[in-house]
Amino acid sequence: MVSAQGLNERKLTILHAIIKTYLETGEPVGSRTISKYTDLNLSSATIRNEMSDLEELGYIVQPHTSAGRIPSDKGYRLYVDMLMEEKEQELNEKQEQMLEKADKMEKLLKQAAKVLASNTNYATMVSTPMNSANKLKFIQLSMVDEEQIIAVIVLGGNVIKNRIINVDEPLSNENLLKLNMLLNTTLNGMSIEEINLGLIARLKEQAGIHSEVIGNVLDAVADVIQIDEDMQIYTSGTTNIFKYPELSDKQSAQEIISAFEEKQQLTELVTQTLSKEENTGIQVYIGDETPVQNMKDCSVVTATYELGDGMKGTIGIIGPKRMDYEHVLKSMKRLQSELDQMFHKKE
Amino acid sequence: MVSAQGLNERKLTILHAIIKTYLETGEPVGSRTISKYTDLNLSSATIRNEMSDLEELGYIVQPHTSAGRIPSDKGYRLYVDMLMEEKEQELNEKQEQMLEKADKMEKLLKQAAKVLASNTNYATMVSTPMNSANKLKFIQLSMVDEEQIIAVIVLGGNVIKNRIINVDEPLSNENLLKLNMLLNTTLNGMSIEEINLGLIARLKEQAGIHSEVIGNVLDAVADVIQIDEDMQIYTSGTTNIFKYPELSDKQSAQEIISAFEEKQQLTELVTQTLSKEENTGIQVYIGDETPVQNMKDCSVVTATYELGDGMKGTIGIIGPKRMDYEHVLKSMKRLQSELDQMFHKKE
DNA sequence: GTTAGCACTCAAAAACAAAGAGTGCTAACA
DNA sequence: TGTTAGCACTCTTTGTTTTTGAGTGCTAAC
Repeated sequence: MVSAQGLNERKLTILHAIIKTYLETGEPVGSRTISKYTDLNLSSATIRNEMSDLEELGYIVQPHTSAGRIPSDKGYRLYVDMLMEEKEQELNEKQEQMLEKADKMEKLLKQAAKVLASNTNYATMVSTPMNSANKLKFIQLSMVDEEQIIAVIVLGGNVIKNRIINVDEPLSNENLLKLNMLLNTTLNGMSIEEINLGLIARLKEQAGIHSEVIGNVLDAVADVIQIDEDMQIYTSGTTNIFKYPELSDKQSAQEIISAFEEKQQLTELVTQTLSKEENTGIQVYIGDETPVQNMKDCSVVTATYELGDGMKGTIGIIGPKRMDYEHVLKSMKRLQSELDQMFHKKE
Repeated sequence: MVSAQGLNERKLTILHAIIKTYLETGEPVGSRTISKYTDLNLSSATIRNEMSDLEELGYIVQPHTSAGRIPSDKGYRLYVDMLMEEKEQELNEKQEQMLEKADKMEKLLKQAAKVLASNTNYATMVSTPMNSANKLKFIQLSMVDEEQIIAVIVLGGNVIKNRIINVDEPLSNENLLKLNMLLNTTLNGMSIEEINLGLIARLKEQAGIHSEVIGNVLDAVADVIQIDEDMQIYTSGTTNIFKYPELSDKQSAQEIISAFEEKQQLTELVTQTLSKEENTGIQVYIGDETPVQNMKDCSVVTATYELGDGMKGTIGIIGPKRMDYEHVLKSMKRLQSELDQMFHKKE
């Protein structure tokens, strides 16, 4: 958590006012605006001095001399962590859309993405639930014929997966045995997300001389285990990003949209989210903090929902850094609980 | 097929030259360019006269006075139908990507979309194969309780689908019987694509007084029958449209991209394509001809591939009207045959 | 029927001129 | 010492005018 070093009460108030104004208007905000907006009763000149300090401390930046200030990533971070007061759920629900029952989970999740997008005006994604806490129980490789190996993989809930692997030259029984040993001793009991590229590289190394053949085998195994094997990701409101000028120049739009199309990048986001479990299950990535490089000019808010049995899925909202965090977090929480209710009512 | 009314040899040559040049450059083409480009040995003044005629005939248009001419939709149509000579498959394959084998059809199709997009630089889509020739065999509605009807629908290959339908007031047995009769006599033996909105409207009308309740039932039935029930559509290269200035203004880009995200619109494209079977199975929609309203500024090229058993899928390319039709058709045909090979080798 | 020539049109680019928002700094003030 | 009024300065934004150049349509001559 970021501490507010060098920031006294007044500076905090001013920073807060700057960010809040900027979130609303999207325009750089100047000293005079703040002077009027806050009840500090300070002249614009004084505000200017404070702003100068805030800039030096890195919380705000100036697009160019003679423009107002806008929050930096650091500023946003402080805002999200400390300044923002989450709106008390307003009672007049301003008729936001709610989830409707659906017969199939697939439909429900698609709808969830849609509803969230239309309520927030940002781009959204929802992943199907995966058993991410699942442990690997057992791996067995066997030669089918001269050129094919079959890998049988058993996961925690006795979910069985298998996969044919082509090899150039047959493995000797001995090597196969060794390999089975190695895989089982190293990987057994590990959860899926613990098996990452680093570990795989190490395994390959240990596999020694046959690492070339063995490399293929491991790749295939890793591929099968990969969380994205069965996971679907539904997106909605991608084109909402065109509503925000800072994201809708060709370059950015292209990057963001292709991230949405190539689901692989979103998969990365999902795995990250699932692995870093926080108390509330909601995470905010601002700018460069994001796991998805293509979204480095955005803010990304993710949350997990649960199905019981350790089955977990991810919801995500992607928008400009100046997104309405309060509203987004509220919507997120509501969807989370709606989904919860749906799934638990069902059973 | 459009006939070339009022077009003599020379006009055709000039029109051909204009279109070809425009496809390459994307800029309005002027008389002087044509005068030099063709071997007609005519002065620009003469060309100007001919162009004036061509404009009057509707084959080309002027963005504004004192600009060159660009092809109209009618012009493109003529070009695609008559003028274009399909490049003989060049032997030096200019190393375009090929399909690789894949274990699952899903992967193969995703890859197909990707390869096509990267070979053509347009946006692409591939649908999973559907048994579109399938006939409806039987429909049975029964009351489950006061508020719910279950609809059991049997398709050709004895594929059974069912669906719960909520109604406000219970239907009498008599009405239910009538309705069952009506549905079966009208719909039986029809292929899925024959059941369109028009037919459904007519059915509702025939259902008479109860058409309100009955409307719901029919909607639900139609929904179940809808081809898109199980169909998946994979897209790729959506962001390629940013490469073409005429499509990459916010407005157009947004429309096109949301059509790609809301798969429903693409589904419409697929059903259209499957229903209008041409000899080669390749269709070109130019501008307003497209079944998808959002793509009215694009050209859309679709093709079908077969799996045997009447299972058919659709491939589509979406790009600017000035797309390289020759290349696109070539790529399309190649992919078609590659897919054919894949699927038939497999079995 | 073809073409040279020329006046005319219009979009796009370039150049220029305010206008306005906002800053930093200085000097005065409480 | 902190606050503020005042002012010169900086840059973007916006609008205006000018210039340029591609391309046309028309006329008159070949």
